[in-house]
Amino acid sequence: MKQDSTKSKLLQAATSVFGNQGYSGGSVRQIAEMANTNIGAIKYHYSSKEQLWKAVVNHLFNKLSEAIMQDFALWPSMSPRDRVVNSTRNYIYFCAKYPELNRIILSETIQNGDRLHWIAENHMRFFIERSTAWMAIAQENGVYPKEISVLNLVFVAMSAAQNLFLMAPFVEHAFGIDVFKNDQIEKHVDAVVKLLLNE
Amino acid sequence: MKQDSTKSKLLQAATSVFGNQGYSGGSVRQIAEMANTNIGAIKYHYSSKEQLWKAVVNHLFNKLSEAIMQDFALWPSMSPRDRVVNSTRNYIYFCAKYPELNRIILSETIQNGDRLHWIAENHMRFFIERSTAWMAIAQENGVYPKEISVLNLVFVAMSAAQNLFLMAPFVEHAFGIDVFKNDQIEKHVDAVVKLLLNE
DNA sequence: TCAAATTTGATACGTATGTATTAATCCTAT
DNA sequence: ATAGGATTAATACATACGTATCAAATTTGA
Repeated sequence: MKQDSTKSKLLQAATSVFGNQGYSGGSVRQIAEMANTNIGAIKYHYSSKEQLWKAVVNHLFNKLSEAIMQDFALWPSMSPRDRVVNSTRNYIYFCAKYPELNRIILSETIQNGDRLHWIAENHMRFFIERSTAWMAIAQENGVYPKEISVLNLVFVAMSAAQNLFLMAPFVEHAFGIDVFKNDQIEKHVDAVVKLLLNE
Repeated sequence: MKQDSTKSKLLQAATSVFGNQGYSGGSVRQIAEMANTNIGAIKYHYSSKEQLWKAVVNHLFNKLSEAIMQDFALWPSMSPRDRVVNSTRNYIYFCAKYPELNRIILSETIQNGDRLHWIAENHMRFFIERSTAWMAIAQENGVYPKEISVLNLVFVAMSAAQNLFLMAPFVEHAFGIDVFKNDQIEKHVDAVVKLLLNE
């Protein structure tokens, strides 16, 4: 799919609209307008609003997968602790680069309908299970305290990493800080690593 | 306002609907139906959808204030660290008891429109500023590492506390765990305290 | 008891939405 | 050049929404 094809422009616009307004909050007319095209093109390329939404989610999860796996080849040469630090860092970079994914997930989680079930079955379950497995290994190697259940560990760590970017509009509004700027991202990485791994 | 008055039943129903579907996702017809009454009653008591929504938010923030201030009288007799533990615990209890507030805040944060500005100006700014001040004191007393900026500290801590309950529908769906049960809440409190305060 | 406040039920209006269809036009690769 | 895919533009339809109005019925409190 070429970068500037109508189909890809629609995907980009839909990512922005669904990410900023949720599924029900965004309209196909709005998406078509943002992509400088028309509703007919959506019907032609994606057939329905729901299919377009699924294409957006699939695309974002592919990007997440790439981001997480980015340094996988280097893992054998890393300590258990460095693996956690590395994947935490890469995950935070991803959250900053594609905040739409977590916004979409959270929108659907709050509404708790068929679309959440679709995300859970097709994408999230896999990621959570893999994260849980990795966390458990790190925990066995003394990176995290052993008394905490792995599930709590995963959710606390993921939340700590994500939420600053989810709350970006508020932070900007209340403190005038743009959390997507590189130095702010680095500060956040340092904070999370230090707090969760008492480095 | 009596517990079972139409006005209070509307507020309850609206809390549930707005908490589970967001502002645009919820309809006044749905709220009226859930409260076993009709649209006319909404018009009569709250005049508009937006006013009803504001009443819900005001009510939830009042409950938050009560929860946070609950043990305030005991603070002078507590160590800086115990103050943090106590307020963290009370905050987590609140998040579990009224998950609708954080859902509403997050919905509006994602959409980043006039309603977010209203929440920020009328409620959140105050809470964040107070939390920041308390965090700074705790940090000066060695409860938290001093290298981290207070803003990052506040957001990481708040996120770690909230998110498990925001993700409740997913956790239930993926792991069959009800995070609102008392033992799960306690496990979460322990996890957050241990991870953030390396107790 | 009686007036005021509250509640019900119905109707209506304008607007926005997702979906669908169709015909014409443009682009591209064979 | 030509066929098939891609794109545009316009129109249409049923549905749901927030808001508004109004009359009647019911409840409440002095």
